Amino acid sequence: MPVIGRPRGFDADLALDAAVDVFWRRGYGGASLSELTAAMGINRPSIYATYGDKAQLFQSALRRYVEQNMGYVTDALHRPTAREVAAAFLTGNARAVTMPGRPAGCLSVQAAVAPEHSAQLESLTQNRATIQALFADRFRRAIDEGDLAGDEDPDELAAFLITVTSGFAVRAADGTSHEALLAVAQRALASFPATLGSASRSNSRTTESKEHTHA
Amino acid sequence: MPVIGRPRGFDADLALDAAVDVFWRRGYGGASLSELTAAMGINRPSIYATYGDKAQLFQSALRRYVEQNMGYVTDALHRPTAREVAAAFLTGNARAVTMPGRPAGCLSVQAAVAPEHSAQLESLTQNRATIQALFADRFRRAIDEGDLAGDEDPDELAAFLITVTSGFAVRAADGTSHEALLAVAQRALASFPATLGSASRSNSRTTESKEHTHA
DNA sequence: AGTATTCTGTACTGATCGGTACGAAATAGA
DNA sequence: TCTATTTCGTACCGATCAGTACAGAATACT
Repeated sequence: MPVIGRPRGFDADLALDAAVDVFWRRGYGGASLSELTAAMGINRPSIYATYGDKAQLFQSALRRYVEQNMGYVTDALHRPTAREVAAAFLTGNARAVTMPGRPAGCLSVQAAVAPEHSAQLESLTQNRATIQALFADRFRRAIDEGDLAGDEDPDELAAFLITVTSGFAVRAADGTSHEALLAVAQRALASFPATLGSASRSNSRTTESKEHTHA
Repeated sequence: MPVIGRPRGFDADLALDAAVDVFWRRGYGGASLSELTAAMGINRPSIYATYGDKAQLFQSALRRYVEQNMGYVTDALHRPTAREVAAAFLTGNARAVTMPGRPAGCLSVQAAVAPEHSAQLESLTQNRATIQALFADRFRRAIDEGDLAGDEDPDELAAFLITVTSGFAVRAADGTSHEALLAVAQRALASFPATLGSASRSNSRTTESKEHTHA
């Protein structure tokens, strides 16, 4: 790496975090270079030298956002049963989109609205499609492992979860509280297939009333 | 009305429809005056003389959008039971956000992303809050009328539906098909309380398998 | 010290943004 | 035909946009 020449006067990852925050709040088109430079604490040519143009900066910011703020996805995927995967994903997302001290909502959803540059929309859509595929694969494995009924459609279950969490992002940006989203998560979970095989229901269920009987 | 002076050379409602289309696809910030004038077939001063500035034009477009493209909301509210209200709302929204020949998604969601002007975000949020309140009131009536269990929370049920349809808007903008959204709608409906009182289940249910037993 | 190399800060570029001034065009009433 | 009134079209306004040229500053190597 470059050891000769004037050393960089800022932390590239820290500045990228600031850019994440701006894109998160404003979206891609709504984030101006002036606002980005102000938030990142560096001036314009430093951005272009370090990250490339605005589109490349956004891609880097999106990657970092996923790393830093979507850990709940892989956490959820590692739960032992399909139902616990779904529960962890829904509650984890509800928490992530209403984190105090961070912008409400989800960068991936906020930025996907004004698709002036189709390249950005493309990567965002693909990002969500990838996550959906991860859950679909996880549910296929659950069927193999026997904790999910074989007549369930893994793709449809994954689509259901992604749709609900996409809704969470919109609602959170609207100002909906964490508690309200959790209540919705519990109701959504009520329509998720029950866990098979374990006589003792090992799910970490927090609601009391409604039970779903699966044929 | 003004009968004297040069007559207007365009249909104000037709031009507004074109503006709706642009805002629908691009959002508020993403819709430039140049694109609006091109789509509406009129030039800039005519817009300002007829509708006011960009913010006022957007408000008019939003109002017309609700009138022209959200009829399924009032349709749903008039269904006889809470469950049919929910079913009609979900399927009606799934249809509306994937209408062929129209932009995918929902103007109200598309435009809510880059809140550079908080006034626009305000009206959009309030728009959705109003709809949510309408459904909550409808569910309160359903409890009074006896087709919805008294221990259900009308506000929470309304929040659930709004969250799912918000998700529909995002997913449709992502390119998700009408059929995929309908499948999600059916699953969401599975977590909706069953209709009370009517021995013969009068719901227009199209799925076959899952049934929800309410305590 | 001198040079090569890299980064920083200012100041700029052309393009586009929302919004408007102003004169020509088109109507109604006189 | 003349005047009052309204709309239309062009051509512009200052502000902001993303992106960059260029000179000075800071380091390493010789």
